[in-house]
Amino acid sequence: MSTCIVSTETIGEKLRSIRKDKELTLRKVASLLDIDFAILSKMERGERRITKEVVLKLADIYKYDAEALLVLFLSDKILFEIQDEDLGIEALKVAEERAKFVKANKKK
Amino acid sequence: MSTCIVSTETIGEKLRSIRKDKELTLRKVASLLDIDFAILSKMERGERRITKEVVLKLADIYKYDAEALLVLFLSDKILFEIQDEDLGIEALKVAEERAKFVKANKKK
DNA sequence: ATACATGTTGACATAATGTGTCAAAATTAG
DNA sequence: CTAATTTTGACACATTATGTCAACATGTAT
Repeated sequence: MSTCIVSTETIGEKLRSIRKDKELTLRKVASLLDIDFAILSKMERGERRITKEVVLKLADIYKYDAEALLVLFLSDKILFEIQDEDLGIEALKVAEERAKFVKANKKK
Repeated sequence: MSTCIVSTETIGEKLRSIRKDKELTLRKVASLLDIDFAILSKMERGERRITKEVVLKLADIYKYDAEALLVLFLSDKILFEIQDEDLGIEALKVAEERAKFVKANKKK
C-alpha cells in the first residue's frame, strides 16, 4: 500500500483535524475568531461557507502553513463548481490554460 | 504569429458570437428559450448568471457542440472562483488531482 | 428626417440564499 | 452521574438572485 498524495479532506475537515491536533475546543477557537462556535462547527463540517479571511486567521492561530490551507480552500471551491460533471476534469484543464494565459498577459 | 489555442472568450461572449453568426436576434432566441430578451442580453454580457440548462438549450438552438460550450461554461465558473488569486493555478492543479481521485474511486 | 427593428440599462417587487444569534438536544469525557 | 463539548434546528435579518417591465439608445432602411 502506498501513501496517498492527494488529500481527500475538505478544507473544513482539514481545519478540524488541525484543531484536534492542537487540542483546542470550538469555543476557544471561535472566541479567537470572534464568531459563534456553532458557526465554526458548521464550517468544519461544510454546512457553512468558509471565507478566505477565516482560513488565514486559523492558519495564524494554528501556526499552520497558510498557503497550503488557501490552496485547499480554493480547490474546494473549484471542486464544488464542477461537482459531479462528466466534463469537470476537461473544464479544469481549460480553466488552467485560460488562467495561465491571463497571468502571462496581465500588466504589473 | 501563431493561432491562439486558448480562448479568451467567456461563455457569454461565445454565445453572442455564435448567435451573430446565425444572424438571430435576442428577441428570437429568447422566445425560443422562453425567457425575457433583456435577460439573454445580460447573460451574453456577463451581467446575469447563465445556467447549465440555458447552455444546453442554446447548443440545441444553434446546432453547436454542446460539450464544448459546457466546458467553456464550467471553466468560466472555475475561473470566477479563483479570480485573481496568486495561488489560483496551484489550486487548479490540486483540484484536478482531487477530481481524478474521486473519479477513480467512485462506484458505478 | 421618420419608422422600425434591435439592443442596453435601470427600476421594481419578489424569491432564494446566506448570516448571526441563540437555545435545546446529543455526544463525549472524566 | 456531572460537566464540557459539539450538533442541530429555529428564527430574524441581510444580502443576493430572479423575472418583469419600460425607458432609452443604437442602428438601418426608405
